[in-house]
Amino acid sequence: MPRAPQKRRLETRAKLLTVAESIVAEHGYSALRVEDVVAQAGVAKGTFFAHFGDKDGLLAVILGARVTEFLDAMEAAPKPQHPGDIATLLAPLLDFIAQDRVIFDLLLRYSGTTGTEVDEIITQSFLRQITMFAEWIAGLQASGQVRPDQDPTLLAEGIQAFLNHVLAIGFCMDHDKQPAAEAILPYLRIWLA
Amino acid sequence: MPRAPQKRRLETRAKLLTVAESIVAEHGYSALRVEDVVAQAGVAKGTFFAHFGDKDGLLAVILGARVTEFLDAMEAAPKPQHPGDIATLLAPLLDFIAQDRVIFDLLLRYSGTTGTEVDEIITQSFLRQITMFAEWIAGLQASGQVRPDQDPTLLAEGIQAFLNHVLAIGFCMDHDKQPAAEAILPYLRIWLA
DNA sequence: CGTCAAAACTGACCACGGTCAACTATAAAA
DNA sequence: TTTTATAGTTGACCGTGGTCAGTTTTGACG
Repeated sequence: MPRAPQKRRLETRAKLLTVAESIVAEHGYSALRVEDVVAQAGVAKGTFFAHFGDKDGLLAVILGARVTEFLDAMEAAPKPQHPGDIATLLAPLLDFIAQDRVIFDLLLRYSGTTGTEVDEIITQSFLRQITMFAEWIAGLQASGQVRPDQDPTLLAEGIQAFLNHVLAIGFCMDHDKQPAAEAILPYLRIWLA
Repeated sequence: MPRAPQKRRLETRAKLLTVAESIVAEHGYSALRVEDVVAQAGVAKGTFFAHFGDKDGLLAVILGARVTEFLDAMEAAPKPQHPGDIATLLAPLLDFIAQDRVIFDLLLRYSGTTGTEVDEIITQSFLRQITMFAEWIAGLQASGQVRPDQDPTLLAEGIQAFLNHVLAIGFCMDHDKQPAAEAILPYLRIWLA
């Protein structure tokens, strides 16, 4: 059975996270360098990897926290009354992911892992998101706004697919300034019929 | 106006491509190292980047050729008579992409670029694929197998979304041995109603 | 031919993520 | 307090993708 972590470890971890988040806040996710983090935190490089496994491990912790905030907000907001409301509810999260390709890449990569260790956070977020979608859909089915002949969870996973699709398209055509929340609308309309 | 490339350049390019393809054939895409390629081809590292821009540039050329072969086969095959036939037609391409994450990542990254230079090949492939899907769908609409109330191109792009979705899921849960061509079926059924 | 500008190539060098054997701090047991 | 096992940390080192100022090769033109 693993022992509880010592104070020292928690302090080091907190220092690394604080530094990393300040770098991200100032220069963005794609400017994050492990060497900068350890230099500013005053620890050795090896310590970083002992804590987070790899660079993505740190990113997963930071992104997981942000994504959780968005999900909290979505859960607190009023439930959608029409399929179009789903896009509106998703807009803040989509804007966040669309801001930087590294966010999208990492979320996509860890989106379905059989979660262990650090990336568990991302996996949990995705499960939670699917569950939330499914509940929304069940509600819309009950009020006759969405086709009632299909499993809400399957429909929810379809929304996830469209979501990733419009985000990927958005990154490719960088001149296409149409926000992802708008681009997803035609798909939602057909999908939820 | 740019001059025509010299013989020497074409030979060097061919040498690099031959070596790269033999490495891929023997050890797989994720084992491809630029340093191995240039060493076996007998050229300097800088030459590689002068030809392909970056490692992904080479991969795009190789993958583009393979994907084009799959598309040729799909175009030559009999048109789908039912929505389910689409999955069957897609199966070889899906199996190819699913064999290695680097293939999927690169295709996704370049899938919608406003193609210039090397990665044009990938972009062209995607446009061609969407067009092919749209034609299939138009045929199925004519024979009453698919909902006729929606634009075939939009429906085609939706299929693209599901395709990437099941591939991504497949990479995450590596124990889930369900082939992508099967996983996409429930989505197709709903989407094409 | 010889000349010369553009094309092609070179390899030392850099950036950055990641590894690991060795060292130090911690706290429980003796 | 001393001992000892383990948690935590260190930094030199590596692998690999990518850069670029300098060198060689090519082919057009006088």
